[in-house]
Amino acid sequence: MKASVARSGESARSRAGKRSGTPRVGSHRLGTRGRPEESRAAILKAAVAEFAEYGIAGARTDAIARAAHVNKALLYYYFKDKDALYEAVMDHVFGGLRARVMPVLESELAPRQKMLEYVAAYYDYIAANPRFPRVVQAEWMRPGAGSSRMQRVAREHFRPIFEKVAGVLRLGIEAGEFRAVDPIDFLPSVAAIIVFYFSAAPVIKALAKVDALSESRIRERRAFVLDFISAALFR
Amino acid sequence: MKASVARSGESARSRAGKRSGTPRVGSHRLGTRGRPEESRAAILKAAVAEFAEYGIAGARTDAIARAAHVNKALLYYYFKDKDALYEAVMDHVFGGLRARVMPVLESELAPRQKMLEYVAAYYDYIAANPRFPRVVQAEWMRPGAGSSRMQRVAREHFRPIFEKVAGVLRLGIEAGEFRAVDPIDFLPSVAAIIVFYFSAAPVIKALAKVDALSESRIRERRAFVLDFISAALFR
DNA sequence: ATAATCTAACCAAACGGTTAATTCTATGAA
DNA sequence: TTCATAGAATTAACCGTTTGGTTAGATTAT
Repeated sequence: MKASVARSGESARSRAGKRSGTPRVGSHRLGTRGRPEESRAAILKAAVAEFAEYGIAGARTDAIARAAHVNKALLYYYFKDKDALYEAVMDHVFGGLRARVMPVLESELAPRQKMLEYVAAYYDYIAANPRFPRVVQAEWMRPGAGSSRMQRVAREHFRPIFEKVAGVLRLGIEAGEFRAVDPIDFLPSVAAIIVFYFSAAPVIKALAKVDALSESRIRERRAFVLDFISAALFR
Repeated sequence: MKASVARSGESARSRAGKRSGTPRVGSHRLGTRGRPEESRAAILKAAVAEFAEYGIAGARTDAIARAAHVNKALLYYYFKDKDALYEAVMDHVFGGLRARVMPVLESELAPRQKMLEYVAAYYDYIAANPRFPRVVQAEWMRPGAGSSRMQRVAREHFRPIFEKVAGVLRLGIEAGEFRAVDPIDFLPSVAAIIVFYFSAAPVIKALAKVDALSESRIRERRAFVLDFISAALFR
């Protein structure tokens, strides 16, 4: 038996489901002459799901194309290769985070309030896109994680956030409101607490018999995260 | 050009480095009639490194065999398939954690002290095996993460830890020493703070220009983790 | 002898990526 | 208005490699 690692029940389906050579006429046809923006977006969205589900090496370009209702060659028309597609996905994910979080960090709030709103915004963004942590962890898992591409992503998206939060920390500590913490320890810890829960959701589901992603659980978790970090940081 | 995603500089090396068909005569030859325990262990060790580096789908059985100085077919002699090998790796990793942490949790310490030592033991285990978080996150990334195999791992290795820590929490809270936290929130948060740092080390290295895995940094991080969790949990 | 351990050589399937052609739309000259 | 046409968008059919996995046999300790 082959394919123990491959996704299950896929082998026989490959050719099935496409009755003829003519393009599928779904309710919402893309493909031939359907606005190109839409095709690109559909590919990106499908790629997010596929990378989140199977990781970067496990993701199948065929599957992405199929999910986007698009011919595989179109992937390579819009994106240089699988790797470039993944990079676009990363930019999508981190760009979204940055857009959500920077306004808060650039606001005129007092350190304490600003930190709380930063954490809340971060959490809400992830909670609204629970697949993203898995996509990102796929990057961590990439061979040679210190690659130039990854440094670019770090610089472009993380740096600004990192520096702003470090600034807030400094202010809060100087004002005696925060306990003294090193940004290089604090920032990844906040990210960890927020992100880890979602990527580990299946395990949590297996451990306790709770649905870790239910609406109520996500709301509870939000309160916990804010409370936990507050207690850890504020004097 | 192919192989953009494949590890770099591997293509041409595949056949090179093996001068003839005769088994390599390293300083520490395994292979033909070298104690079987050693072969198994070598395979497992190589598998840990390979899975940690490339993830579960990205790991190559050829590479594992090569790194273990063993013929690829031997992998399949000792382990049913790639998947079973990965499962063995998981058991190795989690079994080690459990062995390290359970004695602490079964000791007679007071809640506060016991919790501190639990966190410290957890941290030390990971710090001593910084590859493990990546191996484990490969599991998170596995298709159908709620699979039966993963439930087995969760039940066998996490459950006991989970329940013991939950007990410590209850005692501490009842005694008024701990702030009231839900185990289902607290436990993954602790794991997150400990584990995330190591798996994100390359990114951290790219962000700040610090070596996230230097000895001094790991020591500092240890103090931070204990302090951070103490502040967040203890009244 | 014989059973456990180990190997070289091999294979079919899966996969990332390419090619050559086809369809559609916008543009502008007649 | 019409019509030719350039070029963007899209596709079916391929292709060469890589990869997990197998096989049939060799080697060695007992």
